[in-house]
Amino acid sequence: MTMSSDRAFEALRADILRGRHRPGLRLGEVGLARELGMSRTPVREALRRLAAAGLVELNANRGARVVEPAADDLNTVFVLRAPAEGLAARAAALSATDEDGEELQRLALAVAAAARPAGGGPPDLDAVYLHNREFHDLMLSLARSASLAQVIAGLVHSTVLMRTYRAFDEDAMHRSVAHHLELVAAVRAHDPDWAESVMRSHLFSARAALLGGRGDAPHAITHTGPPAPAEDLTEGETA
Amino acid sequence: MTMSSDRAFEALRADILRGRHRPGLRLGEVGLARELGMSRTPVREALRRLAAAGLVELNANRGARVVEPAADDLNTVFVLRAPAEGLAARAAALSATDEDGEELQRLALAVAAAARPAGGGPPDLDAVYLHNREFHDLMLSLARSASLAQVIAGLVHSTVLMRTYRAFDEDAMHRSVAHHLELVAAVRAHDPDWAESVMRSHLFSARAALLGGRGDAPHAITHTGPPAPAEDLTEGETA
DNA sequence: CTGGTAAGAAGTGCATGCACTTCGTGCGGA
DNA sequence: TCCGCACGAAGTGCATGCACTTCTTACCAG
Repeated sequence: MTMSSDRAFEALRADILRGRHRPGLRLGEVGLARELGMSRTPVREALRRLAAAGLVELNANRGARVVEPAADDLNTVFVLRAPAEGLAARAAALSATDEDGEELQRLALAVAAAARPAGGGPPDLDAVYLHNREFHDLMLSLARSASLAQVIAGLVHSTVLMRTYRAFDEDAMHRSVAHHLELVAAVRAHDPDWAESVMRSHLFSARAALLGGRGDAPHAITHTGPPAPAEDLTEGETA
Repeated sequence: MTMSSDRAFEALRADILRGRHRPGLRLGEVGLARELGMSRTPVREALRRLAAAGLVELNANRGARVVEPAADDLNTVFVLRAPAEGLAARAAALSATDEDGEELQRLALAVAAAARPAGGGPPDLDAVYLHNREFHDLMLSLARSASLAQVIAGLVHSTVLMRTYRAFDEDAMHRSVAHHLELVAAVRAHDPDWAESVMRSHLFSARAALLGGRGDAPHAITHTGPPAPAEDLTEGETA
């Protein structure tokens, strides 16, 4: 049913975003084809698409490498994400149905539950990232704008590529959860100004946590290790 | 020297952006391959890249069509371009050398000359668009940011795709020329705040001219016809 | 021992062939 | 006359083969 080319694209994208394929790694067509159980042709097409998406770098006759994102700084990405996702939130508030609002709330509550488990243990960071991404994806799809989706997808790629997911201290985490819930309220109230404003706060808060965040601060919630990226961060492209 | 795949990509992109391939048009691999004098393989790869760039739409077993951009509104694009290109201007002001400044000025003067020819005749709109694009491309390349380039490229695509280049009245045209010259001054002064501010004004002015512009206003400078898009608008991708 | 070079290996770029899906067309039945 | 269906054409998806480029390595000159 699904095409080999799409399978290759998804698999490679997931591996790159998860960090299994580190920046600078050489991606040979023959090896990938053998690994994925298909011929070189669909692998080639997937690599071209990844190159257009900015995830790999292509040199003629010299193959593909995972892109080295160090040149870009996180601040740039967040400066661009604020108006983009703010606009998405605005559009979502205007177009969301009641069912959409309920679905959004479900995802926001899932993030909250993962951030503060019932047992009182440590947050399940993988679940937080997963549901956070689902939340933002739904928000974006509610905006129903192709160029908005295109732009935001690229920016999120960048955010994930330079995996600065070192630390999200408790305060930032709870602010994030509160923002999600407030966004749901704004969308359900069909208030675009409110929604946009909260979304911008949400992103600036995240930027502060990631940029200013001294990862070794007390109470810092860190990943198991620096090279361990967020799991399951690759679902729902909402193309 | 140049690869067939790249030639196909460039040719198709140019044809789409120029409007030779109108939205909704079916792009068959065999026809394009014959037309371009190559086999289907590089054409297929070019189509995948165009799909990733958001210029064509791909359906499994059903071929490629030029994307229908009507869903997105121009306002969205400009709201996103303002911070993005503003940031690019800011970075350019910080990193530009004296030679860069001179090159920028050369392009700005070229736009000015095309907008107000020496003989006093009507503006050479094709030259205006070409040099305008060169100016913005150079600005972007001076910012040296991959994600910035990625985002702006997508937004410019959208702007051109929905070809609202109907009218740019005299006032707007001269404002645009003045903005370019002021941008050069800001960059040469290495003043990021100034550069960003002027760039934002530049874009908002353009938005007003395009959105609010009643194309049938007196003194309006229109293209020869509605389906005639800007020529030579496709150079210098600054990938 | 070091630097340059040429032959081989490895890998990419493109063309071509085949299987399968989709669409158009004509036929038969109600 | 109109609807359903099957058959054929056209086109896409993928595999494979060949030419050419790039990288590696072993060899020889100095």
